[in-house]
Amino acid sequence: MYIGKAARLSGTTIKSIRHYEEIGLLPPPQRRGAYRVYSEQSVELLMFIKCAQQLGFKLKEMQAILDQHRGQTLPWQVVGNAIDSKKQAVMNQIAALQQVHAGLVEFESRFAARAPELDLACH
Amino acid sequence: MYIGKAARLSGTTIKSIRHYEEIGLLPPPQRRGAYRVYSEQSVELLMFIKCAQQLGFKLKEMQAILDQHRGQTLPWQVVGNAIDSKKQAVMNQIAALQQVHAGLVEFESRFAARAPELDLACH
DNA sequence: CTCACTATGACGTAGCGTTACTGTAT
DNA sequence: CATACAGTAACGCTACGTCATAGTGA
Repeated sequence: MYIGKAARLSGTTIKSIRHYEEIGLLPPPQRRGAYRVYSEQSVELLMFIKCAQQLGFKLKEMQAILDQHRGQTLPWQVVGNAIDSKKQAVMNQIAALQQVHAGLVEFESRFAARAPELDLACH
Repeated sequence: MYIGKAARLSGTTIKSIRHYEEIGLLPPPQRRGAYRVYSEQSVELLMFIKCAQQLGFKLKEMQAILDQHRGQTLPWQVVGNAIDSKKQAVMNQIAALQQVHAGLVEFESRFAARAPELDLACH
């Protein structure tokens, strides 16, 4: 199939696919004439990438993991470790955002009190 | 004072200050010779920018707000509205991250079960 | 003159979206 | 031939960090 169908089936975009290839995350596919040709395996890989991405993995992280295990079956432990550290990172982000929210609430109440001189220290 | 001191006092960086000037967020300061000269007012504005930024405001958002009230005193209500919508946005981000975390947990358990064919649908 | 400080300019980052223009399969 | 689809190239976005090179103030 051509790139358009692969994009539709995988739920990504044409531009994304070409971008993955550009940065070396996706191996360059065969060509029929000038057109890139993809298999259903390619579509599965694209879905995998998309999935991991939604879970917070960056393309470079995937690249690093995949580069170390080109061709081989991906060891479950590697994936497990990656997920574990990602969970930690996400929890940290949540905590940070909760602090931001608290900051907003306090900032608002300070404004509501019409502080004559705005305290710009922001703690 | 010169840019270095302004950066230290405001807790920002030299590069940030010049960047703010470049994009028109910060008015171009006076010069003593070739060097930018800042006042303590400038430092306060810088601290305000930094503060708002930590609360999730983008530079463009600040620019839009400040452009509408150049020279005048910033109406409290404008600030209050901005903060309100930002609070909503932050809460949405938190919710999204919590879903991501749940996704990671489920993904991991699926791996732990060593699913023979990885379900790449990711729902 | 020295030496710390500053100025300008340009490239790098993440992950594509969005033109813009051209080529190809059917 | 028409036309939908694909190709490459290059800039846009966010907020600066990081050189590289050169000029300036005290």
